[in-house]
Amino acid sequence: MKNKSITSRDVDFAKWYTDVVQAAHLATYSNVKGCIVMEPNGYAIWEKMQQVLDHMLKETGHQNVCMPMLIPENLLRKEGELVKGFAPEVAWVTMGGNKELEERMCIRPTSETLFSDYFHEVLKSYRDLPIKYNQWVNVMRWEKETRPFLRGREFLWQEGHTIHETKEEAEQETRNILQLYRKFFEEYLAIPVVTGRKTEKEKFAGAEYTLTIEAMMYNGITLQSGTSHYFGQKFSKAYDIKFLNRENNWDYAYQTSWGVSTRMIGGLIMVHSDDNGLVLPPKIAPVQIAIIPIKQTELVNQKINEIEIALENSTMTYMVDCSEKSAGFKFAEAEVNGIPLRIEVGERDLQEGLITVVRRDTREKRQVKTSDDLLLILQEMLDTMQQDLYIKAKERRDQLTFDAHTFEEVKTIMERQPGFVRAMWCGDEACEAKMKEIRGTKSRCILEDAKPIDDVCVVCGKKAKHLVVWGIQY
RNA sequence: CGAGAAGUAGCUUAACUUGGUAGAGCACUUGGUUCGGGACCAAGAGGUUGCGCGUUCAAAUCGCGUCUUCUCGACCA
Repeated sequence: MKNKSITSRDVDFAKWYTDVVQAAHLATYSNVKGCIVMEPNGYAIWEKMQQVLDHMLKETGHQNVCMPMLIPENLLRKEGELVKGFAPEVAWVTMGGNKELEERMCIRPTSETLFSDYFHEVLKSYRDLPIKYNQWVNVMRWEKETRPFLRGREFLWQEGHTIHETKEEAEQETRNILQLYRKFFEEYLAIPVVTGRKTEKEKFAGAEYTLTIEAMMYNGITLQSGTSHYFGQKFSKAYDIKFLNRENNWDYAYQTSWGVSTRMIGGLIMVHSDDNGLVLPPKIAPVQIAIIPIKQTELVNQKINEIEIALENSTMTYMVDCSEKSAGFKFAEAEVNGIPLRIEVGERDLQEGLITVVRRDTREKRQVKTSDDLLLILQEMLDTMQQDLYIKAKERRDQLTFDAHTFEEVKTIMERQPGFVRAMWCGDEACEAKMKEIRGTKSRCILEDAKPIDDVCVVCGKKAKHLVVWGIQY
């Protein structure tokens, strides 16, 4: 039994994706071009992500702040590379009334400039360092092509901005955050990621280097899912962020920034979900258990009441669907919304002292004795499902990861079925550009600690410098 | 931003070729019967046909413009 309103994933992946977004009531198109309305089911996932990540960030010494949404033009223009990188996507604000009195401003596409200006104001001494701030805000980038969650003109994210006394400490922060993101993806979102360094061409405008986590979607397309940038002293020199060091000399601070966005929701969908709708890893699902009465008799209601009381004293989240819909409708509804477990409570089972628990991902039904420890069983099932989703995603990822030794090989692989292609690269931008001819293949990241698989560049045949993961991106 | 396609009730759509009262299914409301995989019967409500201009006695239908969405490119941490 397949969901009627969802195009099959194997027939048309793009259509399937938007069908799932809408059928699960995550978001709907708004009348503001390129902007979506995040509906309760979608926003709840974001809140859950925020809750977990925010905790992880605070545990590692970060504090939340909030910067203005508007950036004056002169402030934005101080760091040249950043401006060049973002110029085409920046939205400018026009003021009503007497325009001559107003300074031209843009809506933040990212907040390095604001944080830098602030750091310039407050930083005096090495004793003030490190400063590790984060903000949960919306940003605006005037994208030409948009897709719900994956690329929008306005989106929500967290952006961390830190300054440090030494190069080593700032670089350590850049790496630590990358590991924090990796942990969040693997342990909570159940999404395996490849981590590494961006090439010069693909790095953040204005960064010394960019570290990235790259996730593979079910169809083999890559989603850049989070980045952590090391700025060195580039911004601190442009914005004059300096302090008196331990030797009583002026020094420029070493800076980082990093972020993940609502794009993660898109990734979550495209890695785990299926033709019946959304599949959510239990640890990130806003509601973990749906309790469904087959028919609301006295006996059924009484049992549900008992279960509710038990669940109230656990950490599991649940909902009871006591709408007037038929049982089958409620099953389908719980599935399309991606609720990890469903408890079916009906007369027939209860007569035999049973209730039925169903897993969303496998749709496997399990009969549980009412005398058994239900909470323990539910928690076990949630844990198993969490693990299974990760294993399944990893198997899919590994299956679509290939080593290539020649340009022709890369071409054959990408034209047959996109995925991650590991291939050597000489470091020359011309070779990187040449790869784009194959269905827009781009470097995803340089694998810094990996063993080389060959001596020569897959494109030009000259001596290779790096092992690079290549892919087609969203 | 370029090429193509499409906009009719919340959704999917019919009528458009050949201009003449906009019709259905799903969803919704009410009442009743149901309930172990998207129930059934009956009644009801819901439309300035995306928007603007033009042609015409008359426009959902023809023409022009515009906006939005989708697909493919280009662009894009």
